[in-house]
Amino acid sequence: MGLQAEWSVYTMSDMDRLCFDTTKIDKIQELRGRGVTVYPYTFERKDTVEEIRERFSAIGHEKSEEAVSTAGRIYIVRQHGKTIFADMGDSCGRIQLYLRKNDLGEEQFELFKQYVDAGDIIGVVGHVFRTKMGEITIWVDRFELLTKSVCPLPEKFHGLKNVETRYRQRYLDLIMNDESRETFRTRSRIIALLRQFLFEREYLEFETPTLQPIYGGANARPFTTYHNALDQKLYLRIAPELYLKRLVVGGFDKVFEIAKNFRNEDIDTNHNPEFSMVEIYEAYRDYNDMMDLTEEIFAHLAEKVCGNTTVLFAGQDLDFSRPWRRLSMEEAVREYAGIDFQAMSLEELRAFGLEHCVEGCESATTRGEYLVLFFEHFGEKQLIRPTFVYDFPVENSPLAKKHRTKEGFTERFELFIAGMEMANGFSELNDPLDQKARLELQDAKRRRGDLEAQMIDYDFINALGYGMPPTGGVGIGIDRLVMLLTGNDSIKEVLLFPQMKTIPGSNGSEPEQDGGEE
RNA sequence: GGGCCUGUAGCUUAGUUCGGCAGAGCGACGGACUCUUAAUCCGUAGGCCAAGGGUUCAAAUCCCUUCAGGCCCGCCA
Repeated sequence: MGLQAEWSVYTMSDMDRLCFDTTKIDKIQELRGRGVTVYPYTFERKDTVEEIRERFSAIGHEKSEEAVSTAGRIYIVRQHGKTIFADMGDSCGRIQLYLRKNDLGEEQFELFKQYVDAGDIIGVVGHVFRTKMGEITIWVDRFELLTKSVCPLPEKFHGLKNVETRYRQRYLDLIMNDESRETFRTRSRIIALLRQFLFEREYLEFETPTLQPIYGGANARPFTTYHNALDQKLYLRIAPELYLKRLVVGGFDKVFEIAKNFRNEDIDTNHNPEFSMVEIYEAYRDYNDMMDLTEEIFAHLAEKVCGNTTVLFAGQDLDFSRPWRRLSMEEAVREYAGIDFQAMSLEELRAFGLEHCVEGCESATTRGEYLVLFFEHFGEKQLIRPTFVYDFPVENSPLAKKHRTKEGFTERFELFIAGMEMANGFSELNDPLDQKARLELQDAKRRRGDLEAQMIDYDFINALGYGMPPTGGVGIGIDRLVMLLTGNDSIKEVLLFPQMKTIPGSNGSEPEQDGGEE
């Protein structure tokens, strides 16, 4: 047993790792023999498929006066002797090509017939017309092979369905599946709209460190790495929070960052080890203001992206129109667990939790811990339409400011939609002494083996020591937001390259253990 | 970590219940065809059924182990 035996099973030759089709490689040799440049450098594309479709939407059966020049990938070729029809597509759509031996001449026509296959990328110059069957078509005057594909394309009708292949070879998914391409186009648009929304309101966008000597801003296990020259351990950030607050201390009073965060935890339908989040901080605001801002952002994006404030997700209509339901965590527990939390003693809470098999109750010791456990057990999954839950116990909110009136609570909220946590925000804790005490508690938990507890960042505490104005902050999970707005119920469907286990032998040799040495 | 499900040709899949020579469509290759569009028609090649082991006269099919993936739960922002 052992590694040796396991790896030897997976030894692969090049052709096992590659999907190259030998007949296509032969074609390349033959093309070169005929003096054809198989991988040329440019093509003067003057029109996209979309532009052509728009411009010639009213075209008749006569060829257009105006010539077009466009390029794209061949998806299907239909040969008819001295005529060929082909479907060509670019990033926005497909269009039919019509090639005739009479027009192209013997040599060009035979070149296409013999050597241009589905998957290849070509450029065409021609005129537009409508076929007898009513299809807008480019009548090709000349074409140019721009890239020869050597891997076979999946089937033209069913396309690529295999989920694992779609994730592992996303490029192929994007080539074959319009819905997938549409999802990622929308993702790009959502992020652009989000930036625009914040820029218009004069927030400044910054980039803070991804490699951090001390991780913080969330409770999660980090990825650990090492800097050789500095000879020290570094962590991939689990959140940008502590750095963004330093910027608020420094005087930037409206800031945001669209951050990739990294958390070394399990992968499932709505968790990926690296994920995107927008964090926003604004001085002189509190958590009520941040709930308002969150609502505005979601409603704005839903309307821009989906055309209205109702979106269909996992078979349910989600209404994003404002105002959203807001209930305190105690109210949520009253509603979903059916108990009056305030009226119950610690013993009664414990008994209730054990009776209902609420996870974590065995080790819970404070009222706040029970409250959170009950909320998560009874409430969280029930919150389908957008709902803010606010006022969290101080125990599990080490960076949130103590509640202005409720003893033992913080001014913190989370947003739930479709049972998913979508956003998390607070009136930021800006009392340096309180912050120090809270992080010391976290550190003690961490030393006792709580792998998700936070580290003490003394420089951050010092920053607060110089004075951070009253500040509201919120973080919004971008991937989950994209899930909602594109109707995908798995995070992998909205991540271009979701984390997958490497298939042994598929990646060539691995670097040395301590790679990176010059 | 626990449960359920899936893996058959380049792609989409039938066959697994109840063991009996692994089937199809598309694609590829060769041929016919000047308005087709999942083109059509004729012909050819291609898979040892995720990997390994076991039961059996006989295994894609039953059993075990492993690998990868999906869904759910646990854990976790």
